[in-house]
Amino acid sequence: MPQHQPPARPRDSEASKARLLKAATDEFAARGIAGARVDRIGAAAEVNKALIYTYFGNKEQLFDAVMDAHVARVLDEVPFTPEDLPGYAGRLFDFLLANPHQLRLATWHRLERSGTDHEPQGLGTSMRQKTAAITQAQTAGLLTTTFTPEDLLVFTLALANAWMPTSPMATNDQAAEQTRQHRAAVVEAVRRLVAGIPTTQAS
Amino acid sequence: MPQHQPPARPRDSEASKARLLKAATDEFAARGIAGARVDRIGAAAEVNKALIYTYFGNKEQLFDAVMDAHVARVLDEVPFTPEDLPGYAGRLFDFLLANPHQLRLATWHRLERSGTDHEPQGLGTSMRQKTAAITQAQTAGLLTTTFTPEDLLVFTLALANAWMPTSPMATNDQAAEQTRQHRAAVVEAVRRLVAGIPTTQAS
DNA sequence: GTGTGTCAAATAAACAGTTAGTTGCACTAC
DNA sequence: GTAGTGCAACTAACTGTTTATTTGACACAC
Repeated sequence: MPQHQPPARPRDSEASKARLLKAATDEFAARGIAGARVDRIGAAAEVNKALIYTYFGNKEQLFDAVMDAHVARVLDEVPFTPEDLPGYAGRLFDFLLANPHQLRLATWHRLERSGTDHEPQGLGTSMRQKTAAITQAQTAGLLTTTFTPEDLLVFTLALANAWMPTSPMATNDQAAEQTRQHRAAVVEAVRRLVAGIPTTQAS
Repeated sequence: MPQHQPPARPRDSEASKARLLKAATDEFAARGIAGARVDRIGAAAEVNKALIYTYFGNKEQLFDAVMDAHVARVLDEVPFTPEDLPGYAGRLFDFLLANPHQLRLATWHRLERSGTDHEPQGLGTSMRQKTAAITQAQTAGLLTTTFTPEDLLVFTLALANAWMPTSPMATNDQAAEQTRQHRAAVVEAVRRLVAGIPTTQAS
């Protein structure tokens, strides 16, 4: 006859799901899908392992849920401005710096989950919207036509990521100053990418 | 009483090591350290699993050996030209395209092995040499001083990677044409980064 | 025979996923 | 109010499999 602990917490499936997502985010960001341990996620969330399967299905689907949430957050919190790509790069830089899990999760996804059918919700749509917006800005003469919209988007994202640490950094004054300089360099780099619309080169 | 096969292959530990490295490269590139299976590597190399431990120690050390070999290959095959960073980016692009495992291996390393003490042999030295060479080119007036040497190196590498597929691509004519255009865009992007020294262009 | 390369088999731990059952709680009937 | 009911939230223990790593014996070259 199994003994049960008195429940310290009131029953609340939504709160449990939220705690699971948080714990899963940490675990997946640190170790990826193959390296993540379902037991550890359950323990960290203080939730019984079996609930992971009732709420999310399996390990992969839990990862997908984590990805969906995080993709939604970037898209929501970093507004896209096709006529100001340097500014966009700067804001993306800031966001990734403030949310160190994001880049690692995205990278794990590329390595472990690309080639499967599942793509984070809203990502494809958002990419299409962004390239369309760039095309429009180019047509309006607000943006260089030296590059295709896809090139501009891909390069801007690449440059915003370029200086991002994959493992968490120290947070002293010297590091903060370095970070500020890296940010400035990224913005300047994108400025140079998009520079030279008006007169110098005719299209 | 164990049955033994007649030895189909002559004994050659060097050849076995080489086959193991090849098989390990494929396995690690596809699945990373946590996802890799020692059994699969042994089977693919047609080498008994136990030899992996004799020759390389354990799974992680085998991965490190794979990384060392691949880092050495990039450094060897892609000459660095600080006064012609666009050309370097182009050559790196070509190399990564011809060696699709490289980028994935490097990415797995960043995710799963950074923060440990092991760094691929020669990588730190090579980075230091490259930034020093950039500094020299800047002092000689051959290269923009808008960016620090570190910025220039990091951005060039980021742009060369930007269009690289993480999963293997189809190889039809249309894709080849797209690849050519991507390469040109990458080179042009780096050109814009380094542009704007006093005279128009030095040869 | 000695040493080195090779192998099948063994081992012990770790793993994702399941099951059968318990508990808290809102609601209803009285 | 309180006894009864249904159900969702939760749990401990377990299952069968997979895993990295080790072992001890075999075979061939010298």
